[in-house]
Amino acid sequence: MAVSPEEVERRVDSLSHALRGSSLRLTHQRLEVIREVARSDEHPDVEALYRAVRERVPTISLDTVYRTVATLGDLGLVRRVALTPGPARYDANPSRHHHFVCTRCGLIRDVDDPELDAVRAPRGTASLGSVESVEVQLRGVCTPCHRKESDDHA
Amino acid sequence: MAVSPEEVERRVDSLSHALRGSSLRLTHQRLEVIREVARSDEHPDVEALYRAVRERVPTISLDTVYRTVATLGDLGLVRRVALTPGPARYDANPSRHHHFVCTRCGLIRDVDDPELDAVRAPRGTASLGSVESVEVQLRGVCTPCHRKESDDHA
DNA sequence: GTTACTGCAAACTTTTTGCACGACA
DNA sequence: TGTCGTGCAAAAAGTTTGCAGTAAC
Repeated sequence: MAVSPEEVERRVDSLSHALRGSSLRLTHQRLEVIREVARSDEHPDVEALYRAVRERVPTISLDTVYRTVATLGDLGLVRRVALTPGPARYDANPSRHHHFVCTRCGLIRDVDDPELDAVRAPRGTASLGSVESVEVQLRGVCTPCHRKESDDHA
Repeated sequence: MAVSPEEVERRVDSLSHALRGSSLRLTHQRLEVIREVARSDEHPDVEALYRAVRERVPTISLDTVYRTVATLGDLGLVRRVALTPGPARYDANPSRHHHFVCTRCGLIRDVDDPELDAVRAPRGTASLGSVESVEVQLRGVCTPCHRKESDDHA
């Protein structure tokens, strides 16, 4: 259940190198946040990372942890599990369906598709708990955002 | 793209009846929030619902909208699209994987499965935008929460 | 030596809560 | 009529930002 030491090392290396590659500084604080996020498979929130890192770097501040995960997220090195930042959004469509989410603007569109509906929980997940619903999330960049980006680069 | 009038009516009926069925009161405010959430397929946030409902019920308060969607959510009538309430959570697992999410306690566990990895975006989604990743989310109740609930009922 | 990063504090956004009044069943 | 729901206001929770000092390269 825990991430193996080798895998942790691999992740720390990979994250560190990616930072350097983007000519960002690998500070003491960033390194320890990276260690912590690499070591955990419990999808920690910022507060949990902060508590853990503070044992080794007692002077680190909560906002540095926020800034570090935001930086790692921008580089695509870590991922927010809950999709959209900002306010919670609601869906009253009672039929089974899936979602396309734009990672740029947060647009969410329903996706109806029989093949996606056919996806079932693997047997192995029964040990985690009882699965009550299966939803496929497609992440990408929506057409309007694409257009906007090519305009910006023009 | 808009929800058809018949479908809206069906949803409003269904939501209203479910409320009554739980011996909750169908107030003017609740009915209008229900109308609004049923009418939209844009996954509105609470603020957007508030703005829309206020055109018809100018005296409604933001917290009533919050309480109404929370009530509808508890009854399973509407769904938060972003999974977990509370703080954003991060994942440093770089390999393709999926998630099991407990709707009771918010536990998130990685799920590795080749069959889920094989799920592809349907062709039709190309019109929405470019799909960069496909993730399956399994929602349910984790084993510890199950145990806790049977204990509570004992 | 520069420039980017940090810590602090304050602000901002999103959501929740306590209380007294008003409205539904 | 009794109870549940509402509006108001304040607070809590989560996150972001400006600034001056500090540390990485």
